[in-house]
Amino acid sequence: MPELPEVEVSRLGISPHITDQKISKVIIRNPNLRWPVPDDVKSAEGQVVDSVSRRAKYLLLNTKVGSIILHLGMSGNLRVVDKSVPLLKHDHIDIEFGNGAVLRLNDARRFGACLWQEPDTEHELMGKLGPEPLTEDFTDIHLFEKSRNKQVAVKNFIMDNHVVVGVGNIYANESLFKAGIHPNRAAGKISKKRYEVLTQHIKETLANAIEQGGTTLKDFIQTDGKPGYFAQELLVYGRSGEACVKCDQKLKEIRLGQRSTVFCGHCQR
DNA sequence: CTTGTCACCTGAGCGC
DNA sequence: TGCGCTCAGGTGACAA
Repeated sequence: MPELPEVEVSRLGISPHITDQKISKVIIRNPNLRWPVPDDVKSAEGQVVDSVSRRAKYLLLNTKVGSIILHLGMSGNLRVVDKSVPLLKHDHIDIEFGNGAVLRLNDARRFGACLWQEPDTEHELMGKLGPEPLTEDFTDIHLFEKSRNKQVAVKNFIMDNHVVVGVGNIYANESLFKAGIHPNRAAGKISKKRYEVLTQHIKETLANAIEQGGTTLKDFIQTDGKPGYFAQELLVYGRSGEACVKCDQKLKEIRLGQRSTVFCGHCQR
């Protein structure tokens, strides 16, 4: 799945196929996603998709009467296919369009979501989210001020959606390595100068991954079926025990917040 | 309030 | 081949 770059790449992938298209039918084959898929989603039938937007890792298909919210969880992916294309295992939701195209949500683990949002409102899930990392709202000052007096490990801090959205496990590992910051360092004890470097690396790492078309991992498939090519550029994630690209020492692995954390004990302090 | 842990669910990979 | 175990990109809901 999807960290923010994969979600954004999915948005870019599906948007040209479904923008300005009329939704003819919403088929919910399995409503048992993270939350039960509400029947309200069918309100979108007969409506035109005006735009496809993204907030954090949520995708929104916006229509005049409301928005379909999609989240890919850990294992979700979206494909745009002709409705005649045979279903695969775990194809839970189809959003059919007048031109015969279907936006098909597949999600083996069902940690994803499909919800409905009334127009001119904000879904409660999105009410308390931090800034988007790729906008000017996300700054070193924000990280610095928000982290004061926090004992939490900096890696968990930057993965907290209330602090900044869209920094998942892979890119948290990568950004901290590039910034030379030890992932277990207390967030409140990091200087403004170091947050400046970290902020820049988070932005660059995410932006670069989007450019590369998203990381290729197990079940992420771009909407055109081609995998992304960013995985080969990962410097620490998935490289535990291998040599650090900077100093050649063995990369270490620990667990923080139950997530695998890979870092260089020499380069990251 | 903060911080840490659990839960949700399927599938892949590994050791035996 | 099969079984049991661990791990996997997220994140809301708790408990302490």
